[in-house]
Amino acid sequence: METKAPRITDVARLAGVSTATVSRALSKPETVAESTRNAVLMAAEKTGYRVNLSARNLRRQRTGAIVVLVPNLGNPFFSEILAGIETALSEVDINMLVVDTRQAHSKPQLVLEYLHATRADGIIALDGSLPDEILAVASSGTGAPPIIFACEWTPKGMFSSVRANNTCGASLAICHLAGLGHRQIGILTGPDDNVLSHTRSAGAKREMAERGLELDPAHAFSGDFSLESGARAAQAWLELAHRPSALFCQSDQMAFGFISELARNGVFVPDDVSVVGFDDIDIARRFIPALTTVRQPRKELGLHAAKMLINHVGTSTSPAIETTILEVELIVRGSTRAAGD
Amino acid sequence: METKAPRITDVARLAGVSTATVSRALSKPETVAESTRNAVLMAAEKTGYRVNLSARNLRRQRTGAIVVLVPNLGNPFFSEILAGIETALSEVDINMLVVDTRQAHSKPQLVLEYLHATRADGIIALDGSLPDEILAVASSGTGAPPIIFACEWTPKGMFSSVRANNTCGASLAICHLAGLGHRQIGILTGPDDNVLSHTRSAGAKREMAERGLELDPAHAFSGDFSLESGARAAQAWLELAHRPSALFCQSDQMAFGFISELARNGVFVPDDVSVVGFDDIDIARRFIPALTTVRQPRKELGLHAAKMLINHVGTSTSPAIETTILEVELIVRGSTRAAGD
DNA sequence: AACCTCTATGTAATCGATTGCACTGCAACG
DNA sequence: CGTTGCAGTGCAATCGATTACATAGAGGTT
Repeated sequence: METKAPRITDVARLAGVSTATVSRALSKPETVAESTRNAVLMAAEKTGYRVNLSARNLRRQRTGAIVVLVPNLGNPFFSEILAGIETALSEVDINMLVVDTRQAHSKPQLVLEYLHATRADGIIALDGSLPDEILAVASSGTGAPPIIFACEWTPKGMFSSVRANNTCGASLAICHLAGLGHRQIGILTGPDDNVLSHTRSAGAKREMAERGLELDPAHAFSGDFSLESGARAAQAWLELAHRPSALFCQSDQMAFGFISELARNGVFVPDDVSVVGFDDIDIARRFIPALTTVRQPRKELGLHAAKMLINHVGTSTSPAIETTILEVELIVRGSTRAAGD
Repeated sequence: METKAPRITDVARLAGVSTATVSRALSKPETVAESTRNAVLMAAEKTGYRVNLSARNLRRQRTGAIVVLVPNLGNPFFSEILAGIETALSEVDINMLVVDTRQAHSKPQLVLEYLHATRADGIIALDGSLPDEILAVASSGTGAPPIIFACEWTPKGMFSSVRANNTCGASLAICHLAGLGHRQIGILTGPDDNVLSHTRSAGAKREMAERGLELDPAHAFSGDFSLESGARAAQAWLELAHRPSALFCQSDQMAFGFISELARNGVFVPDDVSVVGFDDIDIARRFIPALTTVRQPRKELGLHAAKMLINHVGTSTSPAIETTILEVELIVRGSTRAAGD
């Protein structure tokens, strides 16, 4: 029953031409005569021919796939980025391999597997905190496929990247709060070793400094971008003798955790505290209160990264390092209000 | 500078053996003498050899990858399932290709590309509403790789699947509300053509019937699992002359949209209405109010589907159709309370 | 008519690893 | 001592498509 999949020779025989012609008719149609081309297409149709990608890739010395390194697949923040990447890739017939890097630090070997040209034609890393040994291989240029960082990046600046304007986003958040009259503004940061944390903190502090505000060390909370770390910050916040009137959370998820935990303890946003988030994930506009936040163009980040990578893959010479920064936007909603009643 | 990637012959030469031996030493270590094996391993190490997957796959007649068809990558509900799949696959060295099927209905050709053995060794479909022409190809058994539905499934029952006990979940939701004294219970369903919608509706209705409750057609709202469709349902709900005191939402996202839009109009959950969701996505426990919902074991769904698929891939004979149903759990939180004050 | 150009096609090498089959040599057995 | 068995290894075919190079033939030029 199970008949063998048709090969290119089957099509060639049926069309009465050589395999070379079939191959050309399918991948470089303009190089064969129209009549021949039609015959080939009909034969391909009739046999139900599909090119064997392993064979093609072997011959063409490529894999037809790029891998995306995701820090945590369970985090909804990344899904839109993936969607953007997928959109760009599907146009050029490249597959998207998704790999979760949660284990990268404990088992770098596992991720290293992907850093070889035999695995993927390119890499998009959404994770800026890859272990050094992985980065070393990636930048060595020996057999490692081109790599582009999206969203996060490495401080060393050895790789191309696409990012949102995090500094500006942090400024916008502080501007907004300061504009509402808040003078005691707290910050809830991401992981200490994360480049986004640093950039956003620096942006926020600079903006505060320019306005003559100061960040009280007691008002700097440290989280890890997750819901629960936001809730933990809320507990710390509740214990403060002297509470700030506003908080800049470096991710929406932390903002939700924070607001939620406060509410559980009878403290409400925005009446008692104003909160600004970062990312503008889908639920932000439907949270209660709707979250004022800095929107990152997530889909565009993915699209752009994929397009850059596609260009890199095309050129054999290792291309210059380029950095693209996409603009962010402050979305004012219900979680912030004027200070002091 | 750019030296060629080492091939198996390079390793063979360095180790002083044939390529056959190298190949065996690496993939079936027990078949070569220990001394030879060590020599090969050292040579492989020294040359930095990586097997060329295209070549291996061509020869072995497989692709080393499975594709996951996701209805909507932007929806956070799917991310944990993907994480589960990835976990299972990484153990057996199979890659995960992720494809968004949002365009499947307009361009089935695009998805059909993946339904050939040359693309993937197997398929996990998270989308139960694939176009018929795709299902036809998938079930034809001719050259199409094995396919397993996870979470959603096709009513025709021609494919293996892993699902949550949706009927039971709906029952639990209704039980809970009825137990709190609610007699007028509304339902917000998913898309009309979706198997989850039907199953959950049927389960809910059966449970209501057993308790002598009836579903007023005016209290049946129809959505599409998204936040915004929940908000639209809220608007419809607000216009009702006679409002039910509780609502069973077939997804958490819809519940959030519903609750949020009500709040915007001065109607509050759970004081004015009780709401039960379905899925228990991460944010559910941090929403305000925290959402009472039916938990689906999302990660396990993914894990299980991947394991089933791995088994199917192993056996050449097309295996029997099997259905695994994972149990759900009602998580009672703050969005429900006793009826009538 | 001789020569050149250019298009369309075919021939066959090639990509790199796997594996069926054949072979070698050593150990065990009668 | 002659067989037999078996573990270990090598030889070479094979997976299926691509493409450099060769070639045939049409059409144009002098």
